[in-house]
Amino acid sequence: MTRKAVNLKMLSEALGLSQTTVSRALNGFPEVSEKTRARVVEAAERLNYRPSPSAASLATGKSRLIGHVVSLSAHIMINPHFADFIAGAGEVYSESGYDILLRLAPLEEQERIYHNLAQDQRVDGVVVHGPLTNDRRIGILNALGLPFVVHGRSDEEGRDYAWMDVNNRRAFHRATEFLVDLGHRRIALVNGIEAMNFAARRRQGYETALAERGIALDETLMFSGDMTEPQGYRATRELLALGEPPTAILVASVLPAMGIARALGEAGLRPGPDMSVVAFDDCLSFLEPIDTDAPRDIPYFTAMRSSIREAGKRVARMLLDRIDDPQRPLESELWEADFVVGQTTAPPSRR
Amino acid sequence: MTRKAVNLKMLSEALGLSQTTVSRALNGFPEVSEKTRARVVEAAERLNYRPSPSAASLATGKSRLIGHVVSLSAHIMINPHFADFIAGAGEVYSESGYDILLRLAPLEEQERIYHNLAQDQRVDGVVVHGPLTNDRRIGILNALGLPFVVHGRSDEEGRDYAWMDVNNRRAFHRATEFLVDLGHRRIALVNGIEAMNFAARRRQGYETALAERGIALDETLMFSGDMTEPQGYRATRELLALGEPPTAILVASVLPAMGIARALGEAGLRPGPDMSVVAFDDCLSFLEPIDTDAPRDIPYFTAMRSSIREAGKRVARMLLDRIDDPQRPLESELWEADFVVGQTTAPPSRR
DNA sequence: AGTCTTTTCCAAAGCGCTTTGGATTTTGAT
DNA sequence: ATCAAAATCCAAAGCGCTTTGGAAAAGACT
Repeated sequence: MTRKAVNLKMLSEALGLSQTTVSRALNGFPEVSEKTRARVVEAAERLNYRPSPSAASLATGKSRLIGHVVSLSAHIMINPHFADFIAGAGEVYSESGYDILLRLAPLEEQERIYHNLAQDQRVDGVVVHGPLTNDRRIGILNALGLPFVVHGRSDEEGRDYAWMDVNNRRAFHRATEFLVDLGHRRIALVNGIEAMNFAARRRQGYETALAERGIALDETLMFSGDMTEPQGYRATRELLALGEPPTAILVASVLPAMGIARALGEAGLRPGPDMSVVAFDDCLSFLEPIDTDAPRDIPYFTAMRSSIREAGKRVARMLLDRIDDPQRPLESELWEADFVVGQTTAPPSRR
Repeated sequence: MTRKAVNLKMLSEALGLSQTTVSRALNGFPEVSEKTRARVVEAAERLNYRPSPSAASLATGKSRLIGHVVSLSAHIMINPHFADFIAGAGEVYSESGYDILLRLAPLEEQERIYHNLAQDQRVDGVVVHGPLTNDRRIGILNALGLPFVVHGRSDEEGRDYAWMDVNNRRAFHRATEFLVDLGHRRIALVNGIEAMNFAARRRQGYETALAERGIALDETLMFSGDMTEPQGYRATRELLALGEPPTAILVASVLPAMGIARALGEAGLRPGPDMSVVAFDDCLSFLEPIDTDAPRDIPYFTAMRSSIREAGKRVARMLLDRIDDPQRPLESELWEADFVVGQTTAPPSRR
């Protein structure tokens, strides 16, 4: 019945070896014979030895913590998206013995926070969430030399940082074309906050597609804001009140899309036959059926689809790779969104 | 231009004081004069001194990290709820200089994980999420002596652990009574997973209220499962296919409630006039309008309402208090949910 | 002035790990 | 048998903080 946890000293004494040898045996250094290594590992197991993280961290400067600094309060829309991203990333971290250090802070404090996290050696790397166009955090992190990966992009080039992004421009371009091909000419856009780079790109895709088809932009059909259910609801009510309402709506998330559906329902309109709706679908978990064995329903929303959870996994892997070898060339990865046709699109209704 | 971060030794040399005095000055010990304390604080500021967390942690055994161990993958429903809870808790932690250590792990591994976190002194305390009835984690944590607070309860007494819970039983009792008073007699329940204590209590409230009004239970009207949108959708379709469908539905979250609304819409039924719906509303952020200045809409769902974000704040405060003084008597707090009447309830329609 | 407290400060010993720079033993080649 | 090389192990010096057990200086009181 040991009162205190066993430490390296106790373990090495029990084995009749030096702390050096035990430490090396456990950390897989080559200069210890397989025979002693096996002995050490067995004893460590038996005595339930676990190296102290703070001591190891003090000695090595590595914390085995990944920083995620997010502003959950300000841009509330990211909450559910963030949770799914973290669910993916966390899975990868767990497999590699890392934990998430989560810090909530408004955007304007994040630069200072990164500075402190780096100086304190509190984290081994960070993930940048929700990059703005020309996001200052990226420069700061490069200057600090703290390994990081951006979920999304911050500029056109994307050359001086590692990133993983979905081809938002193409997804919205394609969705717009799809609607135009169906015969729609008045297509509304309910977008995210366009200071965020992903939303800016989505708008570009939409605008380019319309321009290519010779359809003039109409500012009264374009909304930008936090992607909440009420955003979709309100935008739709405004759209329906227009002299000439749109016949289709492109929306940046299934969350506002649900608000759109609600507003349409109240107006006695059916999504699809009466108003086409195409949403960007991040495969949020709470909208998915649990048992994936079950016969898959025909998807409700016609959607551009890309799993944010898978994105979390990929970003986490990229970051762990960078931490293992900070000198490796900057990687980047661009995923295409699937386009799935559901029940919410149809040719424009004649009225 | 200092290359390395300044540490206590450098700071004390710069001041011509010993490390002891500097450390004590910074940590507010009484045995250092206000004059020197001021000097020290000024110099620390000027030289941008920050104590190393791992060194401090090694010396004190405190990590200033709060553990949140969750199984985001298994019970997917908790994702958005969890995000809002964390948003609240994180705010409190930030104010007190704590960070969240987030670890994703299936429920069956959590006991082992708590053991390791305690032995490693990796966290100063933990929050227990989603307690089951007779949850084994509670016994483990008590045995480990790791400070913790339970969000919810695990048994009837709730005596040997600190907890904060919503009065789920009363909320569902009241909602059921409300529907009965409106004239409903066939009331369905779309519940969460009933191994979880909160869901079990909700069912009890529902059953008791029905019993009190002399209404027999009908198992075909009761559903239990992960609280997702499709859960609500599917349950509703099953209910509508019944020989004698219910006239009202009680649902454990607005997420499945949205699925209910979708299914009703497809069937050409209006929530409210054609089918009453009462939901438990956790005030999830992405369902709320952003600018709270804006004229508040009449709430859509009739709901039992309690902010999970506020719960996060409260639980965090309770935990920090326990960490400050682990010997303090066990606290507990029971919140009553608001009952707000929205647009989704009405007397049963005659058909 | 001399004694007794208080106040103010410090040297040094941890906390538990990693890692440098040898020392010792074993192996292999001559 | 001899010597160089390879394999195996170790003592001790950090890493940067907190904290114990005093010591020195200052103030209070006869």
